[in-house]
Amino acid sequence: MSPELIDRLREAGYKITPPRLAVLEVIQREGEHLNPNEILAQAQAIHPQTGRATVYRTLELLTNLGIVRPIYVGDSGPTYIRAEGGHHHLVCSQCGRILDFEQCVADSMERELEARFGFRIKSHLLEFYGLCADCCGEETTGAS
Amino acid sequence: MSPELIDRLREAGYKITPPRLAVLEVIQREGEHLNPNEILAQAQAIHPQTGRATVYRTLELLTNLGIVRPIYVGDSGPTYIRAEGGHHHLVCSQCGRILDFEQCVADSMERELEARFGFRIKSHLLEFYGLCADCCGEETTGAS
DNA sequence: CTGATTGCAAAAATTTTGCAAGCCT
DNA sequence: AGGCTTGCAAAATTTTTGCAATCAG
Repeated sequence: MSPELIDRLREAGYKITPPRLAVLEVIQREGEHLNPNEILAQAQAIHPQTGRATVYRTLELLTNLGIVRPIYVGDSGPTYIRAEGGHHHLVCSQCGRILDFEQCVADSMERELEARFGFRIKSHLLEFYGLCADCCGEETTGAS
Repeated sequence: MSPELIDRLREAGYKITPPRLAVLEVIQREGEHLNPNEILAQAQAIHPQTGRATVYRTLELLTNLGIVRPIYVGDSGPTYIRAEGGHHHLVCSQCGRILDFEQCVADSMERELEARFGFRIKSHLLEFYGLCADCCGEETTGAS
């Protein structure tokens, strides 16, 4: 577990507890975007007695500290991702496929926005919606 | 009410009903981002007997048609916005202020992604997180 | 007409809260 | 020791579903 993150918690005045470490750990390895339920399950694999309420409380705490961020993509409620850095998705509205891409063309945009609005930008979420290569041929046809 | 949207509904095989028109109307004038509850309230101002379930069903339908999109910003559950075109926000993680900006530097990024992934991009959502001008001086101090 | 659509109320799912017990520091 | 944290279970919210009645086409 990244001692850096632990320090951020500690320096913000929070106690380092097993449930918090478990949630942090889960988000940290985050292969996909996890919803609170999945985070609970995985946290319990690390620290079995972790309760659901604690997961919610910890996610809120980590969100306020800017360590994680909830995002909605497609349906299915909120999922959590690391907040730091940027997140970029291509979402296919047809098949729901999600591609993550890394390249950060966003940097120049960030600088411009900072100058224009006096914001100090820390991270961003860029989502592009459309049809993926596979779905380009078969447009949505309508009524279900 | 934009006849263009009505046509999209009709052409997709859906019936044009008062509750659907009401929801469409509400989203259309959308001054802010509305959550399902607010949409229900405003839709009822137009068509009083509109039921909550219908609002949810209509929002799902409009989402599938690519007419609206749910987004999460800050906390407080999903809110709905027009899907077409792009949406750009600057979100202050300190005070929660949300600035919408129009400028679309995203176009070139879109073209590059289309070429790279074979996606046909239809819209996007760009969110930048940081501290707004007012909050820049007073960093988060920690434990609540 | 006819089947899609609706509103209602109940059911399900998701989050939040109250509180005594427990743990971090 | 002291108070932040926790887990639990109950409460509050939010969303989904079942179904008969209604409405658009």
